Amino acid sequence: MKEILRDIGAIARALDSISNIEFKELDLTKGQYLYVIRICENPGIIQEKVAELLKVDRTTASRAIQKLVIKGFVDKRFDAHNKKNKHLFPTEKSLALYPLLKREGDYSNERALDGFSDEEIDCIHHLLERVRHNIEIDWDYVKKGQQRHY
Amino acid sequence: MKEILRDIGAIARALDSISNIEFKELDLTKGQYLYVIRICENPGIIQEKVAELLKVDRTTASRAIQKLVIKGFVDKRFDAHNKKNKHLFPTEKSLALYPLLKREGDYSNERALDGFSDEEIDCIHHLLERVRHNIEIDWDYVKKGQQRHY
DNA sequence: CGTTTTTTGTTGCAAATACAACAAAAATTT
DNA sequence: AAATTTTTGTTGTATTTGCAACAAAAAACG
Repeated sequence: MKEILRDIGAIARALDSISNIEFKELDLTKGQYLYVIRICENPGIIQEKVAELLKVDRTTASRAIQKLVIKGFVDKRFDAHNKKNKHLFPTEKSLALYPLLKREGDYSNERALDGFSDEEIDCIHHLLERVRHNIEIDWDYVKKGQQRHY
Repeated sequence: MKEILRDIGAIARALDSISNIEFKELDLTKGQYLYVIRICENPGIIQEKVAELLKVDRTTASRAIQKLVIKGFVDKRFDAHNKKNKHLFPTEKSLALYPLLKREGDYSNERALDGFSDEEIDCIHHLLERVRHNIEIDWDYVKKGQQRHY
């Protein structure tokens, strides 16, 4: 059987490692850049959805965002009509940072796809979307405490 | 530009999360399954190479393997001709566990590729290998303290 | 309308992760 | 052969990560 998961894991760890090193000087510690980018691109989003986008635990997102609020990267606003949801907004500080974060991500993407034709880029893009969708199903299932049978 | 890194990150986190939950009952804490599998498949490998395969920091691998030795999953043997290298071997305990770990990985792979034709599987496999190779270059570069320009 | 379930969020732990800084052996260069 | 660089490995310290366990609001259900 053709194995793709190990490559995906290694690629993801390598890229995360690179970004963490590069963003250290921006006062963003491990993983925080992920949240800043998502909140900049989805102002008003709630924590639960951020965790779902990133596929991290709800508690991890909770604490990461707490830190970002303290550091002044994120604003947490309460909904007038809903006492439970807390909407997240980027501050001026993150908005100013966003272009740099985006450029780094784009650069990594270009580097990752170095030597790929337009057709190949299209192809891997679509295939990965399908993998993501497939895996989301199992993630939701296992995260809810269900057992997979293998 | 077509963005593939976010999907790769999300897929990797989701899969890692699933495996960690499923392997908890085997007394393997977060991430340890990765090391056990690699050492079972590459008996005699040294730590530095494990870190390189997985794309984790050398210090992370060092401590993870320390724990695995204490727990009886890994044997560390010294080389008679080389005082620096420490060769890693699976114990009976890990070898007994290996088939289960492998089966889980294979199952996740199947789930990830659900609905894919043989051609599509081949395609994503080759394209990911190329991405991995591309990213390895930058990983080595940045990990050695060099600056990327973006 | 009242009860049950789901959603959203937080803390208490326990543990992994990784940058700095260091050390020593091995390999390379001069 | 001696000096330098690279490889391999470890600890100190700071931080993230996430399962349990909990809470409260909101939504679904009878």
